[in-house]
Amino acid sequence: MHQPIEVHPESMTQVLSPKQLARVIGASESSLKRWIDGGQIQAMRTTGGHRRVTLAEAVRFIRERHHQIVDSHPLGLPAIIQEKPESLTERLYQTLINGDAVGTRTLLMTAYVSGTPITELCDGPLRQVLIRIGTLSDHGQLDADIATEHLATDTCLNALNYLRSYLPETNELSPIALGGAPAGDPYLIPSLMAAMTFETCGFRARNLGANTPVAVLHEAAVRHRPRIVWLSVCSPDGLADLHQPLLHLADEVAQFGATLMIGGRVSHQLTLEPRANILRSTSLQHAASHARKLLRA
Amino acid sequence: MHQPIEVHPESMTQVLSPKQLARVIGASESSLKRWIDGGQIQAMRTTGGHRRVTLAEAVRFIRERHHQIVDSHPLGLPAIIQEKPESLTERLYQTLINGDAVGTRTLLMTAYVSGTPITELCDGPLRQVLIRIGTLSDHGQLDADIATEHLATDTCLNALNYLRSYLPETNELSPIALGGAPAGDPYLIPSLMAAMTFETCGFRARNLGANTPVAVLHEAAVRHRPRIVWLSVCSPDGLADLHQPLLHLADEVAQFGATLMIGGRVSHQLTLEPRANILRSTSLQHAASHARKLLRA
DNA sequence: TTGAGCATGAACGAAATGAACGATATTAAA
DNA sequence: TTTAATATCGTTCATTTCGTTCATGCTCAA
Repeated sequence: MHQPIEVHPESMTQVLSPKQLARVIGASESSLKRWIDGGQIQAMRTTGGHRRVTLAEAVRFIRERHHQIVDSHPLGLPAIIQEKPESLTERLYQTLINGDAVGTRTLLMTAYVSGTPITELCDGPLRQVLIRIGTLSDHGQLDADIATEHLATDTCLNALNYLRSYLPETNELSPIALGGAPAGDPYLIPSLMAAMTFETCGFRARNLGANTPVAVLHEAAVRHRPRIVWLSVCSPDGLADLHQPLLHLADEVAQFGATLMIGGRVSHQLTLEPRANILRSTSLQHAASHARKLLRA
Repeated sequence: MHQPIEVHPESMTQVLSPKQLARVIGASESSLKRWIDGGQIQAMRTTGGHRRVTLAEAVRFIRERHHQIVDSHPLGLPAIIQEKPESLTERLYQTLINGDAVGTRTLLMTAYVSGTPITELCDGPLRQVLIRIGTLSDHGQLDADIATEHLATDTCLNALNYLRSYLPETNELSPIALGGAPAGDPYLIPSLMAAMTFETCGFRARNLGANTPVAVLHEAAVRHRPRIVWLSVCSPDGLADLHQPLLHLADEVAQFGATLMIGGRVSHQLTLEPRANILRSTSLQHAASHARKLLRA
């Protein structure tokens, strides 16, 4: 009735034994057992009493303690074969334009597990690569360039959504961040990056995605009552039309103490009367630091 | 013929084999057999002697054994699976409109690991839920409905992309399947589903995503030389404009033996001269069986 | 320098786990 | 229906992990 389950065995490793995790970070099995028993690492037990650690918990622990990765295989990350000592940016460029989903995932996950913040990945290498790929079609508008950009976008979306599942979990009490890209703006990735950024800060992100009219965002904001509303503006079309709806939105959400954060590649072209609860952000790093400030207050 | 495909929740997965349950909790088949034989897990036998564990018993066992970290278990059977006897469709609807990414991921992943094929998930529960959510805004066009649809789309994209990373890996020798949705068609999910379908059949899928002009698809096809080109048509706008470019595309890719597969919610409204290498597909299940046939040839 | 306090990692027999095997059961396709 | 492909059976056996103890190395204060 059902077709066989075909799952790549290595990528399916969802729990690690103390010895496996020890190999990943180059520690001894004894230390792992002690850390688990001491509560520094959450673990469960098999029926026979063997300790098992989930991948997500392993990633959390490695990042928190700044352990270096000695052998990433047990994490489900194939070793990055590096023929030339190229930069992360250059390698990302190659995997994205080739539609190499596994390679992209591996590069991003390796960087993340090694402690690089999501915001740094997005503001830096990913931004550069996506601008480079997107710029191709802005200049030439050749069908070939458009196809490459579409393929790279799909590949990047896949890797980012995978990474998103490893972000620290939020709970019912976490405040909400809600946002998207305005009507006519087709770019999915920047808004997804914003969502992930706020999730790492401890918010429950609700991403409405690309092509979301401000009126729709407005309605959703009133309903969800977020602490943050973000808008990712990457398409230069129809910027003038955003002026009034955005001020209206800012004033409305101010009533329940929310901040409107506006960013994106062309957001500086947007002229907007200043408001106390409007933040013009030039980078995700910047947005994240403000989000954390809001959380402390 | 275009009725929603009926999937009876009872028939989806009532019982699990030791191997399936082993996958869900990250243990080996041998251990599962031992635990069943030792009485830690209740199981019944088929007439031929194969062990079968009910879903309820699986949930009981997992909750008993993994209670400490059940919340962050990426693949763990969620508590919701049997607390309310709702269908998978209804539970998916709830998690999607609430933007519950973890819940959606868990539902899909559990169904997949338990043996439900991707095509069955997509043709059945997911299709019904997405039509239901999308239909809301077609009728009313209320901002609230649009917001819900956007949020559900992002949540679904996240879950599907996560699932996609667990599909069997392909290699350099695997044939390519390439496709997308035509210009003006903003729907991302159907094309992603098609990509995942062909990946489960052993193809390397290259998804150009939504809003891809046929000319761009054409150029990419000539460059990548796929065995399959798919087009996912879900928006009724501009269908007439597709006629000529599609015939041209079909004739071109016929030169290297490729098949053009056309599907999507409104693709039956598309009139097209028949060609030997054009396949009109009404379901992903249908497309998958043809893809497998191509692979055997 | 000495020694207490602490973290690490090696070592041990006993127990649990998981891979492998040929034979049989189940499922999907012809 | 029959046939071919796949999954599971029961079993054996190598490996891993358990809980525990102990040696080593490090820091800091007496």
